[in-house]
Amino acid sequence: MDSCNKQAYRLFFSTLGNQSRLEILNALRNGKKNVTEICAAAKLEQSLVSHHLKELEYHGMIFREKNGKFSYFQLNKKTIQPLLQLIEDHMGEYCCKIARGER
Amino acid sequence: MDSCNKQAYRLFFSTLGNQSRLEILNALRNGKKNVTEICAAAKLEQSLVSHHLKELEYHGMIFREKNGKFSYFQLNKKTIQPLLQLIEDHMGEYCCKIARGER
DNA sequence: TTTTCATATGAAAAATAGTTCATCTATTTA
DNA sequence: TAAATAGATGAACTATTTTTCATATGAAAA
Repeated sequence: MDSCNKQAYRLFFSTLGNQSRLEILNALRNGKKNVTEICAAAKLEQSLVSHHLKELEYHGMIFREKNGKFSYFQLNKKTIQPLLQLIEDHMGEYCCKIARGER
Repeated sequence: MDSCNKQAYRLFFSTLGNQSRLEILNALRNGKKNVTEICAAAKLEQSLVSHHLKELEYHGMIFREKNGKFSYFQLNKKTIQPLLQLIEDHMGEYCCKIARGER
């Protein structure tokens, strides 16, 4: 973690540290979806979803593919999948109480 | 990523999505340190560091070990090291421009 | 047994991030 | 070509986080 990368680390993590963005990533687990489909799956409003999609794309978490009036998005599986696995393992050991909101 | 874990994911990521906390983790890369040593290494004020250490500990990122009037902290290497490697790889491909702050 | 050092803590202030709203553009359909 | 649909965007508003400040606690040293 050299100093010139600290900003990028911070951005990487804080991009993922948001409930709405996680819902969106979750909605994309089983493949490509357009904005309307993501809204429905994630139960989030269109404008909000568009803002977040832009952010997720900028940070390389998802890829965009335009098709006529539709924008299709898909997960960057190479990063996201092992990441989620890693967190899963971490949580198994340290975060049970956290998931339940205990202190 | 089942729904009952979403909150825990969010907390995991947002814990790491903060510059000061990353500085602290960075300061712990080469082994155990007490609060004063962390402050010096990370160039952060004591009170701020204490607040963040509490947060990092609660989320299982670091471990605390009290010794007299000193509190020693060390990285949870099992989680943090592979995590940083994973991000490193991700950034190599997608985030060069991000690290430089471009849009 | 007072003083000093190390750390913790709560509350206020400051900074940052997230959401909503109104509106705009582009594409497709009637 | 007018209306409808899909999505994007900027600005205002709201909420959350981070930092600071003043002070408390507890251990060790003088």
